[in-house]
Amino acid sequence: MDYVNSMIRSDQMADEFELFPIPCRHTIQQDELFLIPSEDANDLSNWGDNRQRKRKAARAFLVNDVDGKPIDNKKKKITHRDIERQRRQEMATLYGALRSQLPFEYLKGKRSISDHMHEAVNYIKHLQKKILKLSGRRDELKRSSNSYASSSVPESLQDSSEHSVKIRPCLAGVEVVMSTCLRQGLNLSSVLEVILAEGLSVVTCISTKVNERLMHTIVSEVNDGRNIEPSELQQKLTMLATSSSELHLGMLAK
Amino acid sequence: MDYVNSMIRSDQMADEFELFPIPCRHTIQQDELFLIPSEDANDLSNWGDNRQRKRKAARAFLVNDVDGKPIDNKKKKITHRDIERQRRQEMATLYGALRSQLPFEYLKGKRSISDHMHEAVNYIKHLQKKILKLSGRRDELKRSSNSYASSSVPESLQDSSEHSVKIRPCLAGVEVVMSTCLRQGLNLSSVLEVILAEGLSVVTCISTKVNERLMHTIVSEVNDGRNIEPSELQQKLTMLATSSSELHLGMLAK
DNA sequence: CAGAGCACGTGAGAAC
DNA sequence: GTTCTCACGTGCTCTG
Repeated sequence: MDYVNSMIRSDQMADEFELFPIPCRHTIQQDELFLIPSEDANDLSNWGDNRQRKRKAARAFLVNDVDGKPIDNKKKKITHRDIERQRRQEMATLYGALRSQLPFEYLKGKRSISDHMHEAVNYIKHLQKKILKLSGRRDELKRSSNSYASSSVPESLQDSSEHSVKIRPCLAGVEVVMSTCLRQGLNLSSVLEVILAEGLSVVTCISTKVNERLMHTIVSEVNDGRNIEPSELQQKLTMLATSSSELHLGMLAK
Repeated sequence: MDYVNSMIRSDQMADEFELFPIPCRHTIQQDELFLIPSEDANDLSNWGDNRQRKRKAARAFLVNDVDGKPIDNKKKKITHRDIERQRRQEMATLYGALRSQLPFEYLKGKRSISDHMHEAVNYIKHLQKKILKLSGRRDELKRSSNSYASSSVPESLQDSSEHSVKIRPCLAGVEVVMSTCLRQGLNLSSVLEVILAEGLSVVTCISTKVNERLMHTIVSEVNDGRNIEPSELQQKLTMLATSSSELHLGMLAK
């Protein structure tokens, strides 16, 4: 709302006043050597090699007490000042660009650039965490969604012949996994009828279409004390899948 | 490698030299008013209201030509200088923190702070894109894994009473959606038996567990030319769900 | 050498 | 009033 950033000051100094002689203040100060013990010199940075800058002692620069070459020195100063202004402006636009990427909650009430940068760091960390979480979730979903098709079902079922019937005993019954071609006229009803006729009860039955094949996964359990012969059921279901669709009527009549 | 950033200069000026009188340079300069036409004043920022700062004309400040109170003015200056130094240092650590979040490819060969900030913006954009892509992929996987349970089932089924049976005519038969409580002893076999007994054939049957309820979605189609009365089937299935599990034997004997 | 980048101190508004 | 924040010009260092 009331952000006033990266704007050109209206009280900008005129170029003409830069032509005045340099005051003696800095020439006095730069004779002094003062060392701050560098107590907290950016321990966050894992990049900067903390070698100390050595001070060049009393660098020779062209003073203007003799009128030898004051002019090009002044020109340099002016261009330097201009370059620096430009650089500052670029930094300001970069601050704005960085801030424009942050969501509202991150810069709510934060005015200063330092706050924005702090929040930018937090935001990046948040995004990274989110990506990590999403990636994990995607892998998990991938794994669980085709666990039947690609992991627990043998590879031979994927691109094998027209049909396939697998029967595996589970808790108190059997698990039937059938893979049939889509164009094959196998009706699920006939399969269920066979299973029911065996004295089994269907607990769950999931039909999914996976790459132009139909996968039926049927979990059944034994109702009465009857003994189930898996191989017999396997044979019946295989016959059912192999034969044409009108055969199953005869199967039922068994 | 050769980053030299955010370090305390060894040629720091001594505090004593700050007690000298202020040179007249700045007081001369600040009389001039210079306006830059603000050609590209941060058009990236969608926040800053670009109102121009108005210059306060020749602010009264306590000069020290009279020895009235030069001391606290100097103290203020010193504290101001100190505060500013601290602020600069904080900014430097923030630059470092921001840079430390960027992966290596983003700051390869980039030395200046401007480049780091530019790359930070790019990195944030990249992360956002990645999150968008990952979210889309997750939703897609979610939808394909339980499309029946969460999207196409009416909301009323989600948190209703003990059970619910919905029958809707579809292509050449009916679609049955049943929602039963987990602790209710409804056996899917009995439902299938009723449907088969109606002369319907089961095309697909999907059972999923959604928040402690069991959802059965059964798509059936008519085999022979028999006419199916949905309301009758609805009544039978509702009775089946309502009654105890031993009732369905009687239903079958119909 | 020239040019780029950075830290410094300082004045001036803005916000509290 | 105080306190914070920003932009300014400038000197210095580093790199190519």
